[in-house]
Amino acid sequence: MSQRGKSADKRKRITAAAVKVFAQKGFYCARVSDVAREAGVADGTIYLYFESKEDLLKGLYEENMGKIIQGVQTIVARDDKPSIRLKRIFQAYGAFALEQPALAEVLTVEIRESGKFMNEFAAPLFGEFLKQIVGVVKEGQESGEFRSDFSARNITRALFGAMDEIALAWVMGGRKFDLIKSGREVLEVFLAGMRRAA
Amino acid sequence: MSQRGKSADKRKRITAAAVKVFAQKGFYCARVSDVAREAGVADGTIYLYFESKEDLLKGLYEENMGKIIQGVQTIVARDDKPSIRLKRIFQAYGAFALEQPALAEVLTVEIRESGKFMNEFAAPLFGEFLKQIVGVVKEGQESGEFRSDFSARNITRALFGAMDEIALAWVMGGRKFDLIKSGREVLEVFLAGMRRAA
Amino acid sequence: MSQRGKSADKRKRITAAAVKVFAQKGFYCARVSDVAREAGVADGTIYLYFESKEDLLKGLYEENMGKIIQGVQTIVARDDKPSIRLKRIFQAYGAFALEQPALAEVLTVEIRESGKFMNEFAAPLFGEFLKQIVGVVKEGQESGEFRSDFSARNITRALFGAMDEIALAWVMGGRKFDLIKSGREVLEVFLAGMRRAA
Amino acid sequence: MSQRGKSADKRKRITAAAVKVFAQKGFYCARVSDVAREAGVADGTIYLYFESKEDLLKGLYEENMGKIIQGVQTIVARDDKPSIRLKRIFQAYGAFALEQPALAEVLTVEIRESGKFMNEFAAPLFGEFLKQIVGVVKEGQESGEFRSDFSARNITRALFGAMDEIALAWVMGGRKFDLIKSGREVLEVFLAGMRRAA
DNA sequence: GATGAATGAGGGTTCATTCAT
DNA sequence: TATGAATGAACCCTCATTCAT
Repeated sequence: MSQRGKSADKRKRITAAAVKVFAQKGFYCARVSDVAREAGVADGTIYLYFESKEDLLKGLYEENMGKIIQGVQTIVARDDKPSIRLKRIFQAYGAFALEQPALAEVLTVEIRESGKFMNEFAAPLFGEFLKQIVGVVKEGQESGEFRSDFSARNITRALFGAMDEIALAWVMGGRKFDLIKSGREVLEVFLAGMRRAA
Repeated sequence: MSQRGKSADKRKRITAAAVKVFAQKGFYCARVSDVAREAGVADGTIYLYFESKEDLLKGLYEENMGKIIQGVQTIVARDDKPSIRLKRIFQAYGAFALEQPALAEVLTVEIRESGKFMNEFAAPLFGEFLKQIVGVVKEGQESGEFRSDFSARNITRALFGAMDEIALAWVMGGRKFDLIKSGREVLEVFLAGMRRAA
Repeated sequence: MSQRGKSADKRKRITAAAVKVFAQKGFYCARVSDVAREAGVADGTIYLYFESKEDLLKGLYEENMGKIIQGVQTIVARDDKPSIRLKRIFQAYGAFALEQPALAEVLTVEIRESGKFMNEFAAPLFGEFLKQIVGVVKEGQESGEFRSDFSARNITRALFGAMDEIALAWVMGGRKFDLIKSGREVLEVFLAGMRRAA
Repeated sequence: MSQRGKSADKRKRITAAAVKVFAQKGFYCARVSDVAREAGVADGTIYLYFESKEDLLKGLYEENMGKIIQGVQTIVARDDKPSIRLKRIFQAYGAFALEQPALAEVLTVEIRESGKFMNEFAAPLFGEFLKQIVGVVKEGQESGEFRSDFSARNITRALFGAMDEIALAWVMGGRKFDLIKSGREVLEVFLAGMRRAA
């Protein structure tokens, strides 16, 4: 969108390379020169677009979480039933993990990894992401689709944790099972548990 | 008494210190000398008990996961209803996180963090841990307490992810909410979702 | 008018900027891009006028020392008494430091600073500068105004060092005292010491 | 005296090496690894004794200026005539430059060189050094040995500048003339100029 | 000529690991 | 066993210089 750097294309190439390398080696084991080589630029070029290695991680997090949150917002804004909207949200999440597993990994594992110096930074965006989903759950409680005797925030966080764990297992385990199907199954259990007893 | 020389004590002190320091700064940002200072030993002493910094993490993981798995096994071996046993397992997990948050953090976050070189090592133990729980879920499916139309392994992993996320939120967020209560709530939703429709 | 293209102007702007920046940050801490920004040109432009950062320092040294030497020559060529000519020379030196303290600083401190690779270059010009003054002192010895029992070169160098130190103290100390007056005082002591006993 | 480091000997070896290397190449052109090689230690060892390259320069400055100031104080405290004490002070200064030209060079040129970030540090010690000498000159004015119509501080600074320039010329010019004799000559001119007219 | 994005060699610094005591 | 001073490979980052536009 708004380019502070020099070439929009090059910035993209660098973040893409960083995603790949960070996913492969982990943030701390990845060398800046690895990212540079992967991006096909000189080491120094990275510093024309990012202030530091850390800033590179921040940058790619912001960039991508921003998009994800936008996607969620679009789904949230529909007037489907809450349960349908939750399905769509996590379907989209699954599709995203399926298409860009490296990015998904960096966004979940690597961000946590560097948690000690990154959390205060990542937290707000993640909070925003969660807030969107919490809203849907609350609507479900208000409309009577879901039980009202649980904390929407607590259960939403648990739901996210459950889905994230599945995605992680899929990535780490060599992508051997059907991620979409597994995700759907988990969500169904959740929804069944959340539904108001008849 | 059951001490084979003072070495055993020192090894314990080192792993305890490592837990504290790794939880505080993260594995990569923690320096071996930090651990040494915290343990009250010289840097070099650590290398009398562990081969490397990585080995130190492995050691503390093994040591503690071993205990946790034993605890789980004890619960699993009872002849309570599967749902009761799941409750007990995660109650124990919550109590553990409550008592030793630093250790809980290292065991979940930091292990993942160093995933790139650690996973092939941590996976077996974690697999064993999960397997125990999966067994209980399967028993529940066989006994008819739980529905049979989901993958026990998949749902168990999701359940673990959900509980872990709650614990993480609790640790990272400054331990501001009632972890036990939140955990119970999550488990209830899960169990409700897993139960065979009447 | 006397401009051979706009290049001459740009070269001046660059050396002027370099003087300012080098005086502020020192030659080694100053970045070429600092000079470029100060001059209002692109980094690369500097390399159209100078071969290297070092060459930039040489250029500004030559340019300015040339002028200074010319000024000294004019004074030296008069037929005032040697002591009067010395007064005029150092008066001019003081006036110069007063008007262009940054330049004065660069010409004395920064040149020395980069001494290791610059001295063999700066030495000839400085030698020429000194030679002019030594000539005046020698005339004074020959004419009987000054004692003959000291090395003109040695004392001249000392005189220069004394004046330079005063100028340096003035620049570094925040220009808090009357440079002209202090310089005059120092020269008077020198002249008194150099004069033939009655 | 008070060793914060590990081995007093090694610290000395490092500062001695730094003096040699800084004098040879200049502070900015000298690499830390040059100093390490010269000292016969590993690069990292230097950082056991000094916080940074800059701190190394500060350390050697402090260490040596401290000694010099002590030497001056000893001379100042005698009850010789002020002119005699000045002679002794600068004789000692000359002897010092003669014996340790590299150190003398670093203490004068290199400190100035790195002026931009070092001056506020070096100034106090240099000020103390100067203050001692100014005291002697003032005594001379009070006792009537010197004229009272000049600023003691101004003239002292000039005297120092004169002597320093001579020492510098000697070092930079390849130590070709008799430094002691030249210094004595300069001081004589100064003293003659400072003396009360009969 | 002028630009400024790109380059990449170079260097200060860190820190896991070793080993003489 | 325990120590902690010493090591030196590794890495992030800077910045003088280049060159395609």
